[in-house]
Amino acid sequence: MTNLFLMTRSEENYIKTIFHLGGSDSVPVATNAIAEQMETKPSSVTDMAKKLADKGLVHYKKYQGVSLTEIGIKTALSIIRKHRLWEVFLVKKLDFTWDEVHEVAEQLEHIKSEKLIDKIDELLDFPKYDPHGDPIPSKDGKFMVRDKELLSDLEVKAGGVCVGVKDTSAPFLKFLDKNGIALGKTIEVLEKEDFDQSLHIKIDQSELHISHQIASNLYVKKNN
Amino acid sequence: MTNLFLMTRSEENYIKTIFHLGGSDSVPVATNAIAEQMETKPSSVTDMAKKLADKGLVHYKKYQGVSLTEIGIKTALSIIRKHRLWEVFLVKKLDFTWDEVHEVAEQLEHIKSEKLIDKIDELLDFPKYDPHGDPIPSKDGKFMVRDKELLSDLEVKAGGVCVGVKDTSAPFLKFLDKNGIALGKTIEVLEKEDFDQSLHIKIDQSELHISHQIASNLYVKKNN
DNA sequence: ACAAATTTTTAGATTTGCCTAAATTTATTT
DNA sequence: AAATAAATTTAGGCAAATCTAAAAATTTGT
Repeated sequence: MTNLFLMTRSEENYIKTIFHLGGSDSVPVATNAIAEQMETKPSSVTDMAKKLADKGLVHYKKYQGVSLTEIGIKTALSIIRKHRLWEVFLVKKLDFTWDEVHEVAEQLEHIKSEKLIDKIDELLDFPKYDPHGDPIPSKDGKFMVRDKELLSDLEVKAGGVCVGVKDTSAPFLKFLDKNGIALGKTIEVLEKEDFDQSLHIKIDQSELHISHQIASNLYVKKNN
Repeated sequence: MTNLFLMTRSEENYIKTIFHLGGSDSVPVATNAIAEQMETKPSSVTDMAKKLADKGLVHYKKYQGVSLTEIGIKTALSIIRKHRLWEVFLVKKLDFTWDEVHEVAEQLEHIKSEKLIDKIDELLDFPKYDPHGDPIPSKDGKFMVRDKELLSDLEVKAGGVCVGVKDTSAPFLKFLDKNGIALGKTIEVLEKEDFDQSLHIKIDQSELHISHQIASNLYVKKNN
């Protein structure tokens, strides 16, 4: 019966991290993994795990890792919904670039006002995906997982539309910008280099050579 | 040389409160006054006063009250700027009513991103006043104090335009809404009741009887 | 001016969220 | 199946922001 409105920022960040590490599938997430992801110490994670368990947000048994309860999952989705809607807002309404949005959205996602986020949703015309191609959960926590695959997994001659990125770090996103790679662009694999798995691709009109590292962080939706 | 970006939410709230209580004019504000305004205890205020003094944001001498330094004033204005711009955003872009904005703006004012607030400012077309008629400081901390007076101070037959409210509480604002009183409306004093200082006023086309309590919380700009 | 009232500060706790270092449990090797 | 390694928890502490209760300074009233 935990009121989601009284969660601290720190609690919300833990819930979000556990969700992202897969703790929603009742597959528990390791203390160490959470600590690493959050750049904190395992002992701090243990402390928080106990607190969140008391509040009914996670399942926690000593030495067995942490997974989200149903309420925990709902909470996580609500935070992620806010994060991604704010990202869309920043890009669409305030002309932020997609490498600038994350840091600010990390703050905005903790603003407590149901009306606020619903109105932002409406202002943006109920977007389904954020600027990195990740799906935005609806108010009731549902979202579509779009079928997509890594560009690095396509065969030669295959192609599709760029629909998302795996790495969302600023350097990577800036690289993409600089090379004209963006969501919605059409990509075709012209050639794969066996030696280092680098790719020769066609993007819109121009051609480009990209490393495996790049290709394995780009999602495409294959055409038929 | 305090970096404004590393202020805690609590520190920002103290600075803002001291500003509103008049501590910018080197007239010190009493510990108790701050405590009452912030619904906290005087001893907590003392603690914070010391901390803010260490950071160079306030002048503080034991038993002598607190006033803002120049840096403190700049900080206060920057927070107030954010608060008021967010209020305009909520009303103009998200259809919040003027009694709903304060609580959410209290949260949004603490978001740390210079680019964000500048873009919001731009999106709103650089507004000069917030939804309650209070001036919005510019980026460099300047703002116009509009000349205005309390409706309760006007003589009979005098009139003007409603430009602001003193009390910004939700009940008061809802009362105004219900009675068709809003910023920009033309008001004329038809009659003053000596007994209880209540007023008979004309607002746009209709007539209305309001108590002194109401009139003394409404600002008007007298017409020449 | 001096006693009483008020205001303000100090001292000592509490809570949250984090830390380090040591102990414990679980997992991996050989 | 020990022994070793790795992961996790416990214990004890720290800083921020608050509180209560008691002490100290200031202000007020007569």
